[in-house]
Amino acid sequence: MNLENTQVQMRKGILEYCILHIISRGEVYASDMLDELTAARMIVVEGTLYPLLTRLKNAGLVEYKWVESKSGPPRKYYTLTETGSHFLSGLTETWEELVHSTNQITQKSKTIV
Amino acid sequence: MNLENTQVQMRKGILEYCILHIISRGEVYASDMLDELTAARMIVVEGTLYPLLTRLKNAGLVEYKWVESKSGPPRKYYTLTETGSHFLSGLTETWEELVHSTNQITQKSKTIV
DNA sequence: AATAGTACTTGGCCATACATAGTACCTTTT
DNA sequence: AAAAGGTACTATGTATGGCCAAGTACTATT
Repeated sequence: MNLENTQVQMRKGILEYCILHIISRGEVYASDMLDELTAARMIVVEGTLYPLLTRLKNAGLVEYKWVESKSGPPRKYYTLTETGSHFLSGLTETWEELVHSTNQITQKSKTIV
Repeated sequence: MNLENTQVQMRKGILEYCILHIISRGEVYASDMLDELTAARMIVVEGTLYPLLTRLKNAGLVEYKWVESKSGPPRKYYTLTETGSHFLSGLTETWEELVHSTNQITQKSKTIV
């Protein structure tokens, strides 16, 4: 039980939320997402992102279309489906409640200290 | 891939953070923690909490002493160790960074909408 | 002695994040 | 045209944590 491992655990589920958000803003492909996540200091690697996108696709939350590229192989450009949009709403609520609950617990500590 | 499952995933790691916080405020036993988590609307069941406490104990982050009870079997009252205190500091930083990163991504969405 | 309630334990299941290696396609270089 | 390098995506196996469900043990009540 080390810190690094717990950081990984904390990211679980939240990544899915962030990815859906990014896709909700318009067509993007994997590298775009990685850039944006990195810019927000949320570290993700390919081996995490691609399987996640596949899961989202299989669950019908996102869909993609192939777009040819001038500088390499074709890319999958993702967009949110209607189902994905609803799912994202649910996740937003979940996330906000989670943050609220956590703050309630941790800020209680601070007032005592 | 349903919402309930993702909610479970989101809780991962965060629970550990909350528990350590609660213990950091003074001696408590499992039922106290459950009460407090429930009050903050963070749903946890015994089967999650007890194994977590065992992990924390084995990792040397917490320790406990048995205290007899008038209304049932003896209880394990937990306290934070020095190691646990440092670990909690690290977790706090991790959590705050994670919230910050997530906000950065999700609020970007809102400004566009 | 039997029952009910409290506190803690254990074993098995599932989903996600990650490391790592591999495939496929395109452009550039020679 | 063949080789080299980069980009995009795929596949496999591992570890971990949360949860369910059943179970153990102790105490007080009836």
